[in-house]
Amino acid sequence: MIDLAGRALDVAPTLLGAELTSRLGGETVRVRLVEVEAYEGTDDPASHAYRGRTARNGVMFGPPGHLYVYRHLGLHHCANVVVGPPGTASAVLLRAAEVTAGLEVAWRRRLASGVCRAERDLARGPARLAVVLGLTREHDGMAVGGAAGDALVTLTPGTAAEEIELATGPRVGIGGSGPVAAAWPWRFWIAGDVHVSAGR
DNA sequence: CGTAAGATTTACT
DNA sequence: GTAAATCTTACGA
Repeated sequence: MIDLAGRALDVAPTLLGAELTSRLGGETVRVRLVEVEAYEGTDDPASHAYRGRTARNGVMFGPPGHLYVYRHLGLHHCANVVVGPPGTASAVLLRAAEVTAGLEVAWRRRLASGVCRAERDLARGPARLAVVLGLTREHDGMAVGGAAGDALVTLTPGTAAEEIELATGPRVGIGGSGPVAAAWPWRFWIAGDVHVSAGR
């Protein structure tokens, strides 16, 4: 079981290589996470929670292990997993993944609301990943389960034998949040993996 | 109540 | 490479 109670900076790297399974809509899609970003809530100028609790980000102020899904530019959804002690409003943004099961479902969902050419682009980018998993704002606050149980969304560790080469760098798309926060290397990905997003 | 800006993606020049 | 799409949230008056 993955421990989500720690700080976002500590939890984020442990999510790389982990498998996220969605049974939303009665169809199963499983992905292997290859890229995430840490958001340290109220202490992080780039976080949605930086200016305190609001109607949109309320979920982040609750207990860890829940989804925070928000709409961006009216067109896209991005999904986070809430982590850390309750009240810290920490979360990990899921930025990219490799689809390992439910490929057919993933393709249908991507083609229904956009264009997708290569298989490696199926879940390459936070909004694309949300589409593949079937996540929308309706699922904001939904609980994330472990391997056991009947949760609609579950998170399980990757294979122990798997060797992951970790890479870190500045987060993407938060340039307007201030030069300091933009420079913090709070983005984590699996080095060399083709499913990692290009960034900016 | 009005306005500005956003943790992005896609299409076009 | 640059720009447009599109709407919700947040903040100022």
